[in-house]
Amino acid sequence: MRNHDAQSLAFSLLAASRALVDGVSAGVSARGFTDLRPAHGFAFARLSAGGATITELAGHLDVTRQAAAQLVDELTAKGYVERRPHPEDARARLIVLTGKGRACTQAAEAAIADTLRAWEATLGPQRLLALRDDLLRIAPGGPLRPAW
Amino acid sequence: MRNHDAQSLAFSLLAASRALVDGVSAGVSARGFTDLRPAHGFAFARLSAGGATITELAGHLDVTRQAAAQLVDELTAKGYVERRPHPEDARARLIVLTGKGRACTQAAEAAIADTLRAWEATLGPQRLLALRDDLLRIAPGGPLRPAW
DNA sequence: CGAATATAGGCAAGTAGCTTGCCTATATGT
DNA sequence: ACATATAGGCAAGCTACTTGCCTATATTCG
Repeated sequence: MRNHDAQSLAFSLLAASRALVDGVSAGVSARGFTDLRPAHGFAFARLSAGGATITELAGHLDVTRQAAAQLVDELTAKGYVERRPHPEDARARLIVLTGKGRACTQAAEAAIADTLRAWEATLGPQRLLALRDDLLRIAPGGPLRPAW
Repeated sequence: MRNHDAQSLAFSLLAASRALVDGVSAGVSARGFTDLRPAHGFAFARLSAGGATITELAGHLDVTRQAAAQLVDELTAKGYVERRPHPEDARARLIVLTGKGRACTQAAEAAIADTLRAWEATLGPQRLLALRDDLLRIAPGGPLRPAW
């Protein structure tokens, strides 16, 4: 792969990523959840898989436990999550989505679908699936954190 | 495209983007430029195309002029850029890369090439070029700013 | 021309999201 | 039982940004 091709691949990957984040953010906002930032989505993604402790969330987001705790404080105040006693460890608290949190997660999924529908219209379904397969091979399921 | 496919495409795109940024950041650091953060790369990308004013840079990075000016202050102090009088506008200053700044830009290009070589080994050259083409069609050359 | 307005960019203060350092409570291992 | 590790909270500090305001130069219009 020539140098110029590498540059344009790198740039277009970052641009596509940005376009996705912007599109999803706009879609979530348009569905009435206007008090959330993109970073919150990564927390929701982890919590929607059955809840997590502060420490697990911090590891997932690659931030300190303090930062994760502050984020949970904020989401709690806004009604998206709640802290429950952990069923197996009296030190820990299990953070779970509230009904509002689950509704927001669904809105985010719909926003993703909307954004990708536009891409499907451009590329066609086959190439879009091929794109997904290639990306999965490149970056196999790493934790889903902000990039920089 | 089914819902689950859309989710996994979105996740893998973000993961790949993160992997790229991490890889380039590590490569630039390994080449001796340890005092830079990923965000600086976006400024370099704009400046390497012949210099820019503070206002242009701020627009490119999607931050306020103050933030751009602070970034330029930092890069100036570290020897990567310098402020010159603007040849056509006595109000403005033209920010240009120094020799060190150009060397760093080359290091970044090499780091991109390194990272993508690993991907090429996984996907093969043809699919990697196809990936680039598809990404270019999805996100045609938008400005290159941090995503969130 | 000259006056009004717009633009480039700097100074200072404020803010948001993060980190580090330290603390208590509970769990785990010897 | 005791020593050590882990979950998480409190407080302070840091960094990259923002907002508000200022001067100098450009541009537009009477």
